[in-house]
Amino acid sequence: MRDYATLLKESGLKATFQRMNILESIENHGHMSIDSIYEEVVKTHPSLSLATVYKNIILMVEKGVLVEVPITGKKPKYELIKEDHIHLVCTECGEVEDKPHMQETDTLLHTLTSNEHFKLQKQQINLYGVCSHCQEAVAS
Amino acid sequence: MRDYATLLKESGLKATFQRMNILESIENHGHMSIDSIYEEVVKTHPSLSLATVYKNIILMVEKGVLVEVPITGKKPKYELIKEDHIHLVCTECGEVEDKPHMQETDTLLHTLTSNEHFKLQKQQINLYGVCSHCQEAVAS
DNA sequence: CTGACTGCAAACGTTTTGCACGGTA
DNA sequence: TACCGTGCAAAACGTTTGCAGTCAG
Repeated sequence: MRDYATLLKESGLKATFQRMNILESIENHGHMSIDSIYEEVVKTHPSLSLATVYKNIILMVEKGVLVEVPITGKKPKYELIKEDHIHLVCTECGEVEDKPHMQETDTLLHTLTSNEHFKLQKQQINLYGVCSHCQEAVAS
Repeated sequence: MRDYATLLKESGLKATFQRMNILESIENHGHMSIDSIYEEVVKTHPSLSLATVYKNIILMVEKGVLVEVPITGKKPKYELIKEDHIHLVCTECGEVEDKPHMQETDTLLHTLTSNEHFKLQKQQINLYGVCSHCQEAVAS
């Protein structure tokens, strides 16, 4: 568990319990939708308002603390900002797993975009399929 | 322009004017949101209902005629199904450009996922940045 | 102490639904 | 002709907003 209070203050945000709980919930689960963040945090903080979750997610994305992960046909999930990586999205259970980004791919993408005179800012690679866990579940 | 009527019938859908206009509009623009499809098609087909666009987009995605392209912080766009490719998404003008998918990247992604025992079904690579057109506009 | 933040409730825009009518095959 | 598809209007849903009260710094 990281020092969320410092992280927030460095981003110009007050370290409220709501925000720290939201960050902790996201870090524990890796990737979460707004609904599931609310459901999780409200358990330990029953007065929490869904509007507060919305406001804070938007704010923390703006401040660069969180990153939105759009997912085909579903509501977006949110994760803590970290190094570039690949998302393995399971179409069965909906779980998202991170994989380290490969140097070769990174180089290729930079080459491709510079050939296009495209000023690359952010890369987003989502691979959809069935995770090993769900494959086993189907086999049984 | 392709033969949309055949495409639709092969997918088990009736070839209505609404559907063919929607497909034509998407093919002409490459990538479109539901709103812009409606705005475009309603010009030549004033009785068109927005609900019809929604119903048909959902249906055609299910049938594999269209593909949803989720975009960070925006409403999704839709494109005709085609070979795997990369999306260059301009953060200034919102335009999405297709780039052919590179063989090397493709191989790397397959290797990566098979190492994970992840059954890869669909890949989605979105690169966000500023397109050459918008860079020129800023420079002036 | 003061501005930033929260929770509530209302407002808003988008998407979905049910149904009667119309068009395709 | 039969059934699928459309258009309309209403309903449902997710998200945003304004405001009064509260809290972190």
